[in-house]
Amino acid sequence: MTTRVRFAPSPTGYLHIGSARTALFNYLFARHAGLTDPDSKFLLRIEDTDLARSTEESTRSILDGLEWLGFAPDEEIVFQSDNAEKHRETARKLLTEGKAYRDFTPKEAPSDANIKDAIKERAREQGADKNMRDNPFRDLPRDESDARAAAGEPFAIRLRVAESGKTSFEDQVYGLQERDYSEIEDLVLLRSDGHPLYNLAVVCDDIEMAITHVIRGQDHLTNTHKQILIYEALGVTPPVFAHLPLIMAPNKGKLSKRKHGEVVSMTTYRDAGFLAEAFRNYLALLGWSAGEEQEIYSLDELVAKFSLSGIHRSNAIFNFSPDDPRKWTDDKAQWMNAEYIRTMPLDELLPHVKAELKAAKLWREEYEEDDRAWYERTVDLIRARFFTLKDFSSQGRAYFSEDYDFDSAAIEKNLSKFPDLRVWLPELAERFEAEFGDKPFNETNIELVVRAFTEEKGTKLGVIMNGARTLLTGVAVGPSMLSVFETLGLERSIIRLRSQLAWSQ
RNA sequence: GUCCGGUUCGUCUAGGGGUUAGGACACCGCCCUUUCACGGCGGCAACACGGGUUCAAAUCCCGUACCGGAUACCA
Repeated sequence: MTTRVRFAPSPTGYLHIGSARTALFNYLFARHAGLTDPDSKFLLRIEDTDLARSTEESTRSILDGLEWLGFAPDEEIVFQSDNAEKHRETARKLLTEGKAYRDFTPKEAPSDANIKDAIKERAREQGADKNMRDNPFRDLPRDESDARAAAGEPFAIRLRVAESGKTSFEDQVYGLQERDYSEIEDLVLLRSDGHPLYNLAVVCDDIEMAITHVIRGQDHLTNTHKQILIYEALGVTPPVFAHLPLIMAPNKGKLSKRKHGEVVSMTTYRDAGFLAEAFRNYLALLGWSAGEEQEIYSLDELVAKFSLSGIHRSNAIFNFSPDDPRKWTDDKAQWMNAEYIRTMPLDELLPHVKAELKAAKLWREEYEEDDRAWYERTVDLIRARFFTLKDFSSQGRAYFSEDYDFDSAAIEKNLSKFPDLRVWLPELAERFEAEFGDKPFNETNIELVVRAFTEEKGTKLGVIMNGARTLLTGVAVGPSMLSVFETLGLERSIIRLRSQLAWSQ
């Protein structure tokens, strides 16, 4: 059977890291299957049946995140709310067949504040003795039920779960899963206002979309048993299930928007200058392993190596320290991004740098034309110590603009301590002007001139070089000064060496 | 409460009867060096606990602890 999987987020927030990984695993699974069956599909369904919480903005944000990661669905996006009528029909069908019943119990007013806690509390009170089949309307005679409904009395439709038995399925990650019917209540299929509920909607849509494998978070494990009951009532063979371990916060608690803010949002990483391929690579290793020591994988390699059997059963922690700006997000993710930036083929990096420079208004069309060679060489030179795309427009700004700031720590470290430099550096500019009238301004020649100059002044090479570094780049960090001089060129080097701007700060 | 799941360095993980328990990130040190990185070399650091099975247990079984998930006319 042709593999068809879906990623089914509910649009109640942005695309967070856990959902992104679920999307990735679904995507990889579909593409892997696609290696032998080109008809395999990765689909997207927006589960927007909770009208109160779903927002268009959220849908937009999720789509943005998926687009950034490169997970385009193979068929049109399904909006679950569009299928509500079909869901209702299915519920009515089950009712007609006697597999579901009307529950006339008045709807409870939703307890406000903390719903989760309220539910937990109620469950605790009910204890282990709770009889899941004690609904007074479960065995209401058909004609009486029909009469009350006809009279306009509101009712919910609940699935009639058998008195005894158990559901079971072979989870591709967690193994055989069984649940006794006594643990499962007669779940509501249709709300008294006619609104289809999650479990019904999911099953109907998965059937309609011909989903063969459901790969989702482990928090759905209990839903799966309920859904299997619905599949059985419908006489449809359930798909294969694979539940994923969860991604937790550093304290092993839930990773949430409210508590952890932007670190969990995919768009944060896009906006922070992460490369999608790097983040994907990082995500793939969170809860999955190919069982080898390789860590850097191209998408093709991930597709080739991905399998459900490599997924772990234990939750993973997304490691970050909100108090430490250097570790605002997982350090392995940061390392991975830096690794990609400095080792990926330059041609692949260039468009990203272009986009970043454009956004920072530092891009010049010449970089695409006459100065292309210079641009490529410069990017290649400075990328070695960058962590994100943002660094090209911040730390790397002086390479692309005459308007850059001087880092106070750099001034302190490389200029203030050596007051002579205020005279020496402009002198070095004079020397450059004199020496490089006809001689090429390249590393070899520059080194000769600077070394001679240094000896004349009776100082150390580092003092001159780092003083110059501060003036020429505004920062204390960067490539070898010989390359910086050469890259910036004679003219710009001279102007910057003469500049007194940094000194007056 | 009940049901389900999990537990290997700080973090991500390999290993699934015999390993000096491996790698990566982070951290620390050394080398390289005009800075900072990169790179190279090295270091620190883990099988939750208790029983069993076995010649042999991180690995299999049972229990305990802890963590997580679920428990709704949310998804």
